[in-house]
Amino acid sequence: MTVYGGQGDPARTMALLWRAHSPAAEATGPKRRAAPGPKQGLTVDAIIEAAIALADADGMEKLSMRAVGERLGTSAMALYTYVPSKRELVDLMYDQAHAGLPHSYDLAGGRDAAVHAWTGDLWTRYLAHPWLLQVSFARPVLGPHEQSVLESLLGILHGTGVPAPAVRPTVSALFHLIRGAAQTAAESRAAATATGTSDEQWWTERSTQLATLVPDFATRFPHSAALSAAPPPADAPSTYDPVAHTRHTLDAALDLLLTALTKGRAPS
Amino acid sequence: MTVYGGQGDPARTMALLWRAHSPAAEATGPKRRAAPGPKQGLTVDAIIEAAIALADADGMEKLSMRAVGERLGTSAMALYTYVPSKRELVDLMYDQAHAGLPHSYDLAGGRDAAVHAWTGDLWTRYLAHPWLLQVSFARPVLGPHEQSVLESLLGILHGTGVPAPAVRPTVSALFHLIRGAAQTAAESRAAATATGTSDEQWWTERSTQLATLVPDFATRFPHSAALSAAPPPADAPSTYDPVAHTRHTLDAALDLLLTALTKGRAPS
DNA sequence: GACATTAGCTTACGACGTACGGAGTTGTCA
DNA sequence: TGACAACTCCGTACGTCGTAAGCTAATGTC
Repeated sequence: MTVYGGQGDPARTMALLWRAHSPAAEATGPKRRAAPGPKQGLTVDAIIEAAIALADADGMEKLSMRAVGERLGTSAMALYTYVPSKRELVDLMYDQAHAGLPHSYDLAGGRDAAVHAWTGDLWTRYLAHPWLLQVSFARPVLGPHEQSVLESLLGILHGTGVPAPAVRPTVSALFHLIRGAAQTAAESRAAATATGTSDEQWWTERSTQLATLVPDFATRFPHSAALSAAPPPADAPSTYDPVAHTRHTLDAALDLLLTALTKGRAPS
Repeated sequence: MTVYGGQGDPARTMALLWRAHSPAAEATGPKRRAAPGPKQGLTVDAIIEAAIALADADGMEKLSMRAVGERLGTSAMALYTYVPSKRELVDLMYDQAHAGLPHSYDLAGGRDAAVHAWTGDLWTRYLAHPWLLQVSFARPVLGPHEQSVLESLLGILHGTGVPAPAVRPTVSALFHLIRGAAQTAAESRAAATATGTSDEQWWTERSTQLATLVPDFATRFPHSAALSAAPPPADAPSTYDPVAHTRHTLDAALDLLLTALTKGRAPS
C-alpha cells in the first residue's frame, strides 16, 4: 500500500521541514529564550537518520515508532517530543532522502543529455531508498531537498528553451514516469531477493500457471499474448536483469517525451 | 502509504482472480466432488463487493477485515474461509474495480482520439475508486479485468500502426502518467473535502506560510518561484477545479507522447 | 529557594491482521 | 443406518501498531 504523507498539521510539518534543514534556520525565528527543563537528548535529525536506516534495511512495513526508538536507545514515546506523529516523520524522511543531489546540471551536452543525467540521479536515489516510492507523490508538502530536485529540473528545462506552457506537463510527466519505472524495478528486485527465484524464473512459473488456469488466454487476449511472445528488442540488456530492463524501458519513454519536446508542436 | 498487493501466495491469488471471474471458471478444474460440511453462506464476490463499497466510502485506511465482516453481518474471521488474507482481498478488489471498461475502442477517429478515449475511461475509473491508486501498480498479479484494460490499449496501439519496439515503453508510460495524474487529482479533491477549504485557498495559505518561513525562497529557487508566479495557460479550465486542472495537464503530457509517436523516430 | 516550564518516559487503550482450535454440519461408505 | 471424516463457521486470543494521558525529574528565571 502507498503511504500517504502530508496528513498532519501542515504548518507544523512545514516548519519542521524548513527549519531543520535550511541554512536560514536560525534567521527564521527570533532567538528563542533558553527554555527550562531537561536538556534534549535527541535531535530531529538523529531520529530521521535512524528512521531512514530502518526503512532502508527492513522496508517501510517494518518502520515503527517503537523500532526507531529502540534504535536510538529509548522508547517510542520519547520521539514525540521532537516529531508530532509518524506521518510527519515520514515526510521528514522523504525530504531528507532527497538531500545531496546536484543543484544544477551541465547544459553543454544539450537538453536530452541533461534530462537523462537528472533522471539517472533520481532513479539511483529511488532504488537506494525504495520506500520513497511508497510515499505518495501527491502529498502537498514540499521540503527543501525535494524542492531542490524540482529546481534543478526546471533549470534544465528553462535553460534549454522549453516553451513555458510545456514546462508543467513535462515536469509532471517526468516525475510520474521515473517513479513508476523505479517502482517496477524496485518491486521486481525485492521479489527476486525475497523469494530467491530469479525474475526470469518467476515469470515463467507465472505464465505456465496462467496457461493451465486460463487455457483460452491467447484467444481472449490476442494482443497481450503476442506482446509476451515477442522477442526482446535487439538493444535491450542481454543478461536478464529486471532493473536494467526497466531502466531501459524508462529511457525509451524519456526519449519519446524528449523527441516530442524538440520536434513537436507546443502543447497547450 | 502505498498498499502493496500481490504478496500472498501467487498461485492461490491467481486461481482466485481467474476462477471467480472468468467464463472458463467451470472448465478449469475437473468437476469437484461435493464437499461435506455446511453450505457456504457467503461468496467471494459478495466479500469483494462489500470491501469495495467500504473503500469507496471511507478510503483504504478504514478498510479492515472486521469492517468488511460487519458489513456482511458476520465477523472478520468468517472471511478467511473465502479469502486467504487481506492482501489477496485487495488484489481481488483491484481487479474487480476494473470490470466493465470497454473491450475495444473505435479507431476510425485515429490513434490520438482512441488513446484519449481509453485514457478518459481509465481516469474516470480511478477517480471513482481512488483507493486503486494506493495499490501498487508494480504488483505482479494480473486479473482478468486488468488484463482486459491492457488488451484494449494494445488493440489501439497495434491497430494504429505503432511500431512494435515502441509498444512497451508507450504502454508503461501511459499507465504511469495516468495513475500519477489521477493520484494528484484524487488527493487534492480529498484534501478539499476533508479540510473544507478550497484547493485555491489551500495553496495561498501554504505559500504565505512558506514565504514567512523561507523568506529567501525566490533567491534559492528562482525557477520554482517563477513557475508559481506564471499565469495559467490561456486554454486552461477557467473555474478553478483541481481535478479539471490536473486532467488538463495530463492531456498535455499525453499529447506530447502522442506527438512523439507520430513524428518521432522509433525508440529502441 | 520557590516555582513555572519542559523533556523523558511509563502505562494504557483501542485498533489492527490473523493463528488456533472447538463446535456444528454435511457427504460418503461400511 | 450409523460411523466417520471433511468441511464451514467463528469466538477467543496474541502480538503488533500509533499515540493519549499523566507522572517524574530536571532546569531556567525570579
